[in-house]
Order: sequence, then structure tokens, then C-alpha cells
Amino acid sequence: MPAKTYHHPDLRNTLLEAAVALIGEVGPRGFTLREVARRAGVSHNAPYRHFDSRDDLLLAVALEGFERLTERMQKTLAPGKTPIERLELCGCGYVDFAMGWPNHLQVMFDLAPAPHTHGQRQSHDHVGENAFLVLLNCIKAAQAAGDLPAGDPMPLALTAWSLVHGIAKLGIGGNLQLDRKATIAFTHRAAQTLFGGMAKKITTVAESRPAPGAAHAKVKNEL
Amino acid sequence: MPAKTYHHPDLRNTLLEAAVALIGEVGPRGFTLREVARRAGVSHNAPYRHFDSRDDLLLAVALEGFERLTERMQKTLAPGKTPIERLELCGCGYVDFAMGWPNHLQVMFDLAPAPHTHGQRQSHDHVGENAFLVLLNCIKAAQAAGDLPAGDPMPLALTAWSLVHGIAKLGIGGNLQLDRKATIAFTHRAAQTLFGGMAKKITTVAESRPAPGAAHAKVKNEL
DNA sequence: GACTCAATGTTGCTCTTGTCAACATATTCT
DNA sequence: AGAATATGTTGACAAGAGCAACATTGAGTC
Repeated sequence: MPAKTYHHPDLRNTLLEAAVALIGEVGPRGFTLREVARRAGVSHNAPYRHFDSRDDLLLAVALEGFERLTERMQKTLAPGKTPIERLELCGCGYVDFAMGWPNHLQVMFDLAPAPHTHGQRQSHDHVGENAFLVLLNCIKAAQAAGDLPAGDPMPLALTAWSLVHGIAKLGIGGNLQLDRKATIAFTHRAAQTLFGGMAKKITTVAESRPAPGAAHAKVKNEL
Repeated sequence: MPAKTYHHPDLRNTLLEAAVALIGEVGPRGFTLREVARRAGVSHNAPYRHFDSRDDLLLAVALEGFERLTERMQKTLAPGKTPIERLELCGCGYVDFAMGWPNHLQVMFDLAPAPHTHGQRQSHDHVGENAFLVLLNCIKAAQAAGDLPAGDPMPLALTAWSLVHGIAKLGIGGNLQLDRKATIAFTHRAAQTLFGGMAKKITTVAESRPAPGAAHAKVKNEL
């Protein structure tokens, strides 16, 4: 009889699933290529037939994460009635994902190539694009409904993303001292506050600039 | 003559400085205890006399980072005239630090113990406390000046921190597609928007709640 | 001053990991 | 069937974390 099995059915996927599970358990620091192989029941070098390197596998995990994130946001925002409400819920979905899979989020965002290599980066950016588009579309819808000021939606989207991402990261790190549920409630209130500030600009523009040239200039020139 | 030197003057500090420099160059992933030792001109095991482990050294690096961050924020906010302006500048200082020492920030926040061990964590939290207090005091001053609504300043501070931290992390990761200067300018505008939204609550409260029970309840029960 | 002792460095392991190279088997195409 | 390719396997190697045993220094202490 033949001693070894060789040929695994869809090993690539098996490895990916094992990797996702392992990341969830031990985080990026404890993550090891050999352990993934072990869990998939193959030799320590089998993964190299499907992934270029450890980082390449991690990148695949990140990609999977962005898909999950996109789904989560879409599912969470669905029940919202008004555009602005859907926008808020979209942010809540982001944080909900983060609190549910903190290690996954870390892989998605903190796997960055230390020296900003603009070559490789492109593909990684592209991965998260769909998730960002969900947010961007919510912003556009809110603009169309008159809930947010018209104009380039990008700055608004990036600001909203920043707020939500910050809550997610700090929440994960325990810096907010809130559990998952409370963190999401907090996100909802924070989003309302931010969007309130954005909306303000169309109604009361004058108030935004107390002293047109004071520290405003300083911040651009001195830093 | 004696062949070896032994006894190093203040090796602990030398190691720390080497570690900080190394982190700046190669990031947490490329960081290696042995390379630190090499740069300090000692054997690969010398660091163990001053730090329990690799992670312990990294923690010291993080601590050093929080001190720098605190200084940076204080220095940046100083020229601000009004409380609200100082608050904005405080956030800009945070982002400025992040863009200047991205790897350092990563060590400070993403070194987290994957499973939330509430034992060890305490000390790490304590480290960043001073930096947070700078922000908190700015918030309180703005409240006292009537620029922000009175009441518990914590939610306001945490929201502001989240926004700024999010900008910092996304900026570092290249997700904002802005250089350091533009990122800080962006931070300034985002902060103005957020604080505008916070201030709004004291003047026009009614508008904040479009549909008191719609998806609001959903977000608390379903997630 | 000689002796003891703790602090601090050093060398030399062991174990684990990422990755490369060489080899074996399975599949596909002709 | 036979060749070429894809996919796994075993067996190296270098590098790093951390442990243990040894060496040197400096501070007391008699």
C-alpha cells in the first residue's frame, strides 16, 4: 500500500481557513506558518506551493477580512431608514466587526510594509476599497438627501472613517474601557456628533472660523 | 592586559536608545533583541540583565514613546489662544507625532496582549495616561469657556481621541493618501467639524434625534 | 588588604521558525 | 504510455528567543 496521501483537495483554502482561525486565537505575533501547516495536516513546506511567504499568507487573511468587513457593514446598515441613519449604522458595523475579530483587523491594517514601498502597496489598498465604497456611498446618499453638505464626498468619508477606525482600534486595545455592546453604542453617539458637525457647515458657516489666521496658519507652517 | 571590557556605563539606557532607533528604522516586525545588543556593542544576552524579555524591552520603548507624545502635544498646543483652538492643536500634535514616528506609535498601541489579560494591562494603560490627561484638560478648559457642553468630559475626550487616533493610524498606513503636512491640515479641519458637532448639542438639541426608536434601538439590541 | 557576594557580561547551548533545495508523487496533455 | 507540470515531502541552514553555566567587576566586611 502507498504510505503517504499526497495531493490534498483544495489545500489552499484549508490553509487559509486554518490561518484565519489561528490569527483569531493567537494574533499576528503568535501566528506561525508551521502551525498553520500542522493544523492543515501537511508538511511545514506545503504552504509555499500556495503562498509566496508567511507575509503573503497573512495578506490573504487580510483580504478575507476585508470581505467579511464589507459584508458586516452592509448587513448592519440595511435596516436604517434615513440616509444619515444608514451612515451611522455603517460605522457601527465597522466597530462591531473590529470588536468581534480584533486580531483580524490588526492583520488588515497593521501588517503594513514599514518603509512605505509604494509598489506592493497598491494591491493591498485595493483590497479594502470595497469596504470603503460602502461608506462612501452612504455619504453620497446623505448628501443627496441634503443631510450633509454637497461637494467632494471624500473628505467627509475619510473623516468618518477615521473616527470609526479610531474607536475600533482604541476599543480593541481596551483603551475605551467598554465592552463590545457599549462600544457600539458609543460609536453611534460619536457618529451622530460628527455628522451633526458636518451638517452644521451648511447652516451656520460663519461660526466655524473664530480667528481666520491665528493658529490656523501656525498649524500649516510650523509643523 | 585584560582582553574584555565588561562593565558598561549605564547599559540599560544605551540599550533603550538603540532599541528606539532600531524600531524607528525597521519597525516592530524587524525589531530584534540581538540587533539591539549588537548596536550597543554587547553580547546577545546582556539585555536580559536589564529587561525580562524582548517584549519587556518593547514595553520600555512604548513608555518612552508616550513621554515624547505628551511633550509633543504640549508643545503644539501652547500657541493656541482660545481653549477650543488649543484643543484642535492638541489633536494636531498627536497626529504630527504619529506621522513623524509611525513605528513608535505602533509599538505603543499594537503591542497589545492578544487575549485581554487584565492583570498586566494596568501598567501599560497607566503609561499613556499622561498623554490622555493633556487632551482631557483641553476638553475641560473648553467646557469651562462654554465652547463645549458641560457635564462628564470623558465621552467628549474619548470621542476626540478616537478621531485623532484614527487619522493617525490611517495616515501612517497611507490610507489617507496625504503627506505629513496635509494630514495635519486634514486633522485640523476634522477636529473643527467634530467640535462643532459637540457644541451643537447645547444650542440645538432637538435636531439630534430624527426617529427616537427606529434603528436606534436596533443598534443596541441586535448587535 | 584579603574574602565574600551580588550585579552584570559572556560564551555556549536548545528549540522554534522562515526559507531554500532536492526529491517524490499526482495530474494533465499529447 | 510518456513528458511536463503541479503539488507535497524530507532535509538542510541561518537567525532569533531564551536558559544555564561561567567570568569579571565592585562594594562591603573582617
